[in-house]
Amino acid sequence: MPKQFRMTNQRRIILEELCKVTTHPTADEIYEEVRKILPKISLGTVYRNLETLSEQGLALKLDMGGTQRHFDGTVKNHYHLRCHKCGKVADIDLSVLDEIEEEAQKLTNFQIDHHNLEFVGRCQNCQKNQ
Amino acid sequence: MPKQFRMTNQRRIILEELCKVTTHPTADEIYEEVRKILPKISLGTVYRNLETLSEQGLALKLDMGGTQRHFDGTVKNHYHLRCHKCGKVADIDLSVLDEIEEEAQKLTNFQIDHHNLEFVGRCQNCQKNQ
DNA sequence: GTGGATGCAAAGGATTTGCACTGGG
DNA sequence: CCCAGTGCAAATCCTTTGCATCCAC
Repeated sequence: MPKQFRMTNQRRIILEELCKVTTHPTADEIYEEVRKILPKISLGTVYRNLETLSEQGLALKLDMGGTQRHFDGTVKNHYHLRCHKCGKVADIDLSVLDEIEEEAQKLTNFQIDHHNLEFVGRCQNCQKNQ
Repeated sequence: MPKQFRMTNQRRIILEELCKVTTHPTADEIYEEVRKILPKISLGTVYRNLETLSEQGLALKLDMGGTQRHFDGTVKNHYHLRCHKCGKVADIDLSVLDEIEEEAQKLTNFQIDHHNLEFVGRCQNCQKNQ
């Protein structure tokens, strides 16, 4: 049988925090936020829940530049901007290229599930500071 | 003055290995390869050189899914396929979308430098094995 | 009640760094 | 010569895991 899924207090609050923001936080940033509500929560629990939530399709794990992984409460495919300097990740409202996935599928024997597109550059703040 | 760049034996061989393959190796894989030629090289040196080479524009640091970073000796922009199951990364010969970068630039105050597009799915081998 | 979830702490894996020594320019 | 680069090992950072306890169902 498939493992049963329980909506615990911790899990619910993590998901709420993730959906509330548009900043694609890291596990650590989520931990800091959730800690304001549940001061005794552990970082391990945050990691475990982010893992579970993304398995359930309730969140997205983003593997982008930099050393830390980011998470996203918006599940529909969309593209990202990343600042090369400070690591900040933002959404960009560009229409999703469904055609390109079909085009790519013709060129490969991989079974393509989805695609990721990110633009890398400098955010406004990092442009100012040199 | 900008820091001076020296082409040491270690650095040259790392770059040669990187350009020789099309497999987007991890630092550790490069280390294993280079060790056949320079048995005394250290993993730290490999990391430092990959960093330096990508700063110099002689290699690309790829931040993709999975825990390990991949490196690429092909500097010209191109797109990647990644197997969600085994982590293997391959090139895909799809023409580069220069237009989309301009389009994205209109929508943001980021200063866009470049973009990355990857297709995620299953490689032929992982399709077979379940 | 029972098995999934938690908190804590320790382990793990990838990458970075400090330091004395080496060697490229 | 001199300072960037090296080898080595220790440190650091992020993430995962083992285990006793807890609590959602």
